[in-house]
Amino acid sequence: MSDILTIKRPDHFDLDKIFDCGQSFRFEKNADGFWEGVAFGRLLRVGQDGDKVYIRSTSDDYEKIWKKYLSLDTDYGLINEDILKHFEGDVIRRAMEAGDGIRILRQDPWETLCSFIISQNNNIPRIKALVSAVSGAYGKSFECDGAVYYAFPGREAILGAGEDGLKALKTGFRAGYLISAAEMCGENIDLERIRDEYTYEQGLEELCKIKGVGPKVASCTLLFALGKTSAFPVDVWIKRTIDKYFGGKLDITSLGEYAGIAQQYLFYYERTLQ
DNA sequence: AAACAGGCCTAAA
DNA sequence: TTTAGGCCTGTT
Repeated sequence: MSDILTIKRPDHFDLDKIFDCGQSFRFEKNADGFWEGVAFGRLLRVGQDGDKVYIRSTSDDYEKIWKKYLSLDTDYGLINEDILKHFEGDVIRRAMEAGDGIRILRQDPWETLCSFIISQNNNIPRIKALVSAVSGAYGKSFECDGAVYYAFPGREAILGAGEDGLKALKTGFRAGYLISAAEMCGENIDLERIRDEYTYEQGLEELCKIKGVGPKVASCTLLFALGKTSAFPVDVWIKRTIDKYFGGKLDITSLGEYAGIAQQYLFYYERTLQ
């Protein structure tokens, strides 16, 4: 029912890195080399080969959703130039080389907020399993090519599940945080408004009002869903990176408009050294 | 078996 | 204002 669109692969675009850098928890690579996952209540299958990118989608959905989702409307060459202006030393250059091809997805704000709440004190396989379990239990199902898929549940569905329903899926202490997020986002926090009208700093302050959301989870939501490319999430890996290469301190306010993309390069670089 | 996993909350200095 | 424990669960 859907066509395969072929587009020219731009410079600095690598699906393996995009889906393997930890920003998204719902994509897996199929045996045919295509990455498959659910976003915005639809199935996306996307692959690349040489200078081509293949997207299994209607051209309407591509223009409306996936082009922006995959940040195919963004020039990463310019972003990289800007990042280089804001860093001392050659670490950033090496990280940029290692992480070349990473792009920040423009994900759904609510799903991203919940995913990073779930990420607390969990490793990536478990985060993926939990996000998938929550979707399977409380998300809307849809069918595509004979298989059933589940969208991530909206805030009403999370409220409907309740803390106990979420705990039954082994989300543990995060269950209460998800409920808290659902309550706040239904009342005094408007994620779309943060995206459209707030600065990064204002958005950070706002999201941290949610019980169970601190600077890390808030920054990830701001960066991966709300378009705030200056957000610089500091997790344990980035802490190590700062200790190792920047003498234990890095002034994140001095890193420019694309600090968050630099963060992704550094994060990917440090993780792939393992 | 104890520590850790892409944090955050709370209580106590 | 900063620091130490505790937290659900699972894996190593």
